[in-house]
This record gives sequence, structure tokens and C-alpha cells, in this order.
Amino acid sequence: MVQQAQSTLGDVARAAGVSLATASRVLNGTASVGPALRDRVLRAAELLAYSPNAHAQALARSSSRTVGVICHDVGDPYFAGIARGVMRAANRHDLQVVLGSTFRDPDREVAYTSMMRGHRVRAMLLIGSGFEDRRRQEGLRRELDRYRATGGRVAVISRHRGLRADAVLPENREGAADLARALLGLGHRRFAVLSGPRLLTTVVDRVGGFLEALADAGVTVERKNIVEGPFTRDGGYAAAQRLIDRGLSVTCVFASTDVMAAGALAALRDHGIGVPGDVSLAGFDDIEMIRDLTPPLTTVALPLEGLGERVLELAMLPERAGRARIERVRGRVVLRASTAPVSGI
Amino acid sequence: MVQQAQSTLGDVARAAGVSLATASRVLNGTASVGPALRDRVLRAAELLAYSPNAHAQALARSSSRTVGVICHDVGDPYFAGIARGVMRAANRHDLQVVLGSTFRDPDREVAYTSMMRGHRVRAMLLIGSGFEDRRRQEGLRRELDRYRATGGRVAVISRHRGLRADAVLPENREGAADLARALLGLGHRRFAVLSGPRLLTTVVDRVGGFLEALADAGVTVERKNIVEGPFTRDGGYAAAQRLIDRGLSVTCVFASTDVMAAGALAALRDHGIGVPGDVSLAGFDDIEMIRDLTPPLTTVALPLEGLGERVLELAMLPERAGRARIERVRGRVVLRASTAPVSGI
DNA sequence: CTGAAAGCGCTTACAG
DNA sequence: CTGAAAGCGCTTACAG
Repeated sequence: MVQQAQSTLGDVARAAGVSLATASRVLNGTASVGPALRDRVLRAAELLAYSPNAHAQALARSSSRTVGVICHDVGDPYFAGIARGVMRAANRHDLQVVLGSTFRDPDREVAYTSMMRGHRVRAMLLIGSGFEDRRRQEGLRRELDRYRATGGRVAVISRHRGLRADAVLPENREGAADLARALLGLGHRRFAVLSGPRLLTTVVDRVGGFLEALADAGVTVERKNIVEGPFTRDGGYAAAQRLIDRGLSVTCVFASTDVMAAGALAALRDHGIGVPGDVSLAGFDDIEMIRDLTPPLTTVALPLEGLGERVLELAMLPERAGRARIERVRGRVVLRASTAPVSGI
Repeated sequence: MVQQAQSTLGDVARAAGVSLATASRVLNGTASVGPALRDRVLRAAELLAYSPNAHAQALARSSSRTVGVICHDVGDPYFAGIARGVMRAANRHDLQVVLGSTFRDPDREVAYTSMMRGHRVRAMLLIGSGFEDRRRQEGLRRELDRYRATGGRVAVISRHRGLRADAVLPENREGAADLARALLGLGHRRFAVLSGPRLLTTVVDRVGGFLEALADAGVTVERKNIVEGPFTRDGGYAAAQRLIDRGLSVTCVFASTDVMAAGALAALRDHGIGVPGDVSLAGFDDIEMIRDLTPPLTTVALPLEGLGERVLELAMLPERAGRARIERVRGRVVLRASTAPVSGI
């Protein structure tokens, strides 16, 4: 294949025998141009396989139709669900998406925001949990503040400390509390919790809400029954494993995400512990796959695609002076077969 | 928040009392600059929260560090696995990723390629099955040819008719044949196939390879036992449903993807049909979740993350004159509990 | 309706 | 080592 230069507007204009301005107008439909010239330009563009240089356009217009999306892990089903919504909304708004996957590295998160700032994206979307650690959040906040100071829009899913950005907030605390009450309603009193990393706001909220609701009912969870692990399937497996090693003495296990719950279920099964026969198990998020597990998992359902659409929509709104927009989304407790009433009730 | 203008290299240069050229050199480290000036520039840039305009850079350098990734559905676990690999490799190569999700609409696929051409991405990655239909493929091919004519690189995962691009090719035909032989080895003779849309090359290869290997062993599959459905979990459910409605008369079901298999498993369970007791079930891909199903699914394992890394690596290589690079990846049959020997063997 | 020209924000030979 | 200037490929007032 012989390498040719990509043709430019200049080439098109010359071939059509018109000025740059006219060619530009035809191709953008920004002003009326005589049908004869119009035709010649279109023909020339087609002939030359002209493709407008988006960088030049962005520069000349000083604006672009691009948004940045930053997530923890593109491979996670939680993100996959949300991403579907984001992409759908992006299609609708005719927006290009540049994607960053941080693999949970805060430095990379900052690097991405700064790269996206360089790209002059219209908006940046942060998907997924923030960090509790202020210092950790500091670099990110600086970058985002600079970005917003020049008109950039930021919208996030989940709680991000100190970001003051428009946010779609799954009500993790309340959802977990609802779940706790539902489980109490089934007669459970002895609980274990598979927590994700404590430095994630989502974890703090979910675990906190869960424990609080239990406490309100006079139920406390023993320290040894709160196990921490990575926010992954294998993290859930390992956490459940440790729980089992310590001697499983509860009737119900709450995993702070469905992904962890899936791992926990595998660990329980591998140890011959029946769910819900020997122990009940519940998760959070309602990712697609968990209804196909055996048993299907009880969870707090979040409308993942909807969250994705909403966060993009928020980002497309003009900044609101004063305070950020907060859109709370209440999770819905879905009782499935992985939780059962305590026998003897 | 008061809206300020984003500062430019000119602002930095002025503040530092140097020329544009010097400021540019300092910030890019392209040439040595006296330590005094260097310092003033750095300080000014920091003070002004300077962020180089990536569009201006791309224009001036006439090149950018961006790649385009086009997939069928960001929400699909198959893509999620691959995307993880792509993002990892992109991080390594310091490449930005712009993402397109076609939701299986060929027109949107063309629209994305043309948008990415406009962005002058270094490379375009097409993830997932191509279409068998030549005409359908035509628009895409045109766009890609134009893109490559000007030095653009294209690499794909899976077979795409007539694209002649570098490719990572999962050996779908051989993998499916291997699986068929393994199942024959378990004593199965009566099979059903849950096919995806016939116009996808992946479907043709997998179903074709499977049936061929059976035929080689003198086993044919009745027409009514080949059911077609969308490439989704619900598609798998519906396809299995139809199979059941027709009176399930086989000992083994092959679903052309794991996602479909997961749906099929649910359908079978909902009808009280035991797997593998009443019927064996196998899929293809080895997406993460299927080992957590009950029973865990037999499948042909593809190294999804690896495919993602490889396709990016291929795209970063210079074009090879003459013929495209083809990297074949053999799937590995993994027998899990969803398939059992035929009873009476 | 059409065009000449300035400008978007950089990089990079070319001189010195 | 440093700077003046051309150029990257567009858009868009400003004139006519």
C-alpha cells in the first residue's frame, strides 16, 4: 500500500476551484452556498477521500465533542453495566469517549485527568468509588479544580470526598441498611461482612450502613466476622475463605459487592457449605450475572445502565452556580434464593 | 467558580520572559535550555496551571498518541476481558484510547471508523466478530482502506471478511472442533447447537467447526436442533427455550458463546432439566463468570486479556508490506462439570 | 453568496 | 543555548 498524505481542506478547495472558506461552509453546512459550488466541493471531497482533521477543528473552534471516562477497571462487570449506559448516552449526544482504566492506582487516575485536560474534553466522568484518604484525593482534586476553572465539567458516580462535583449517588448507606433490615426480617442475628478496601468510600458507606442498621436492632457483628479483601471475585473468595478458616459461626454473610459475593459463593461451595441451607449470602449492585448463579443472589439492585446515562447527562448540563447537583439513586433490595429465613423461626 | 481562560504556551513564555520556542523546549525536554530559563519556565507553567493543548500539539506534530477501539457492546463480558488487556497495553505504550460501542449496528461501526479517522488516531482496533455479508462490510472496508492509505494502522480480533488487516485470530473453527471431539469422547451422539446470528463470522466458524468435526465422526445434527438467537444471555435463554419447546431430544447442547450458554443454563434449570444429569452443556470463550455457575461450564478457553494485549501490540508494529500479520490463538478445551459422559457408557 | 485574512495553540527547522 | 518565523489544518468574523 503506497502511503499518501491525507488530503486537506485546501486540497478540496483547490480541486473544486473555490476558497477555503467556501469549502468549509459546504462541508459544515454552516452557511448557504450556491448549488453549483456546493456540488463541486462535495464531489472533490468525495474524490479525495477527505476527512476533516478533528484536531484542527477543535483548535479553530476551540471546543470539541469529546468526554473523558475514568474507571477503576474496564474488566469489572459493574463498570461494564455503567459503561453501556454511558456509551448509549454518548451516542445520543454525538459525543466521543476517551477512556481511562486506572486499575485502582490513584496516580494513574491523576495522570488520566491531566491527559484529558490536555485534550480539552468537554467533560470528565469519574466512575466508581472515591477514596476516603484526603491526601490521596488531593492530587486529583487539584487537577479537577484546574480543569473546572476553565469551564470543564465534572460528574461522578459515587461519593468522592471533597470533589464537589455533580454526582450520581447510589444510596449505598441506605441501601445496605434496607438490606440489613430485610435480613433481620428473615430472622438473622449473626452476621459476617466481607468488606472491600476500607479506603473506598463505597465500602465505608455500605459496610457502615449495614452495621448501623443492625445496631439499631440491637445486633452487633463480631470483629472477627468482618473480613476485608480486594473488590474482586478472587478477593471475595479469599475473604470468605478466611471467614471459614476462623470457623463460620454466622447465619448470614453480606458481601459489599456482587463481584465479591460471587467469589464468596464459590468459596462456600468449595467447602461444602450450603447456601442458603447453612448460611445465607447477599451482595450489592445487581450485576447481570448474579441471577444466573446457584442460588441466584439476593442483592441491592442499582440501575447500572441508568447510572451511566445519568452521569453523562449531568455532565452535559451547564455548571450550576453555588452547589453541585446531586442525584440520589435508591437501591432496591431484591430477595433471591441465596437468602432464607433462619431455620427455627 | 469564575471561568478563566485556559493559559497557553504564550502566557507561560511571557510570564517567564522567554520565547515560545524556549518554553516549548523546556516543557517537552526536546533540547537543552539554560537552567535559569528552564526554571523560570517551569515555575510559570506551574503558576498558570498550564496544560498543553493536545489538539495544537497533534496539529503541529502531525501525529498523536491515540488509538481507537471499536467493539460491539461494552457491556459484554467477552469485551470486558479483552478491554482489560487493551487498556493494560495502552498504559504501557502511553497511548490514549477512544472507544466506540456499536451495539452491533454496522452503520455505527462505519461512523466510528470515520470519526476516528478524523481524529487521526495512530491505529484502530476492531474487537469482535466481523460480518459475513460482503455488502454490509463494504462501507467499513472503504473507510478502513482510506485510513490505511494515509498510514493508519488497523488490527482486528476475529475474522473480518475482506479487511486484510493484521489480526489476532482465535481459532474458532478448530476450537469448536476440538470441543466436539471431546464431547464425542464422552459418548455423546445427539447434539443441539445454539447458534448466534449467522451473519457473524464467529458464529459461522464455531458452528461450522463443531458440525464438521461431528460429521467426520459420522454424527449429524438434526436441523430442528440448531437454533439461532442473539449473542446475548437472553438470546441464549430464548434459544434454549425454543429447543425445549420442540422437545429436547439430545444429550448435549453447544452454545456458541459462554454468554449464550449462561442463558441456556438458566432456561434449562427453569424447566427442571438437570445439567449435566439430563443434558450436558458447553460454551465458548471462558469468560470469568462461567466457572462460578452451577455447574461450572465446559468451554473453549480463550486468553481474553491476552487477545487484547496482542491486538494492540500488532497495531503498534509498522505495516508489513505484502500480507497482513496473522496471529492465530488456539483455544483450549476445558472440561468442567457441565458436561458428563453419556450414561450407559 | 463568496473570498482574503486573521487566529486557534502549538512545534520545529533555520539562524545566530 | 535562544529566538523569530513558518507551518500544522481548520473556522469565522469582516468585507464586498
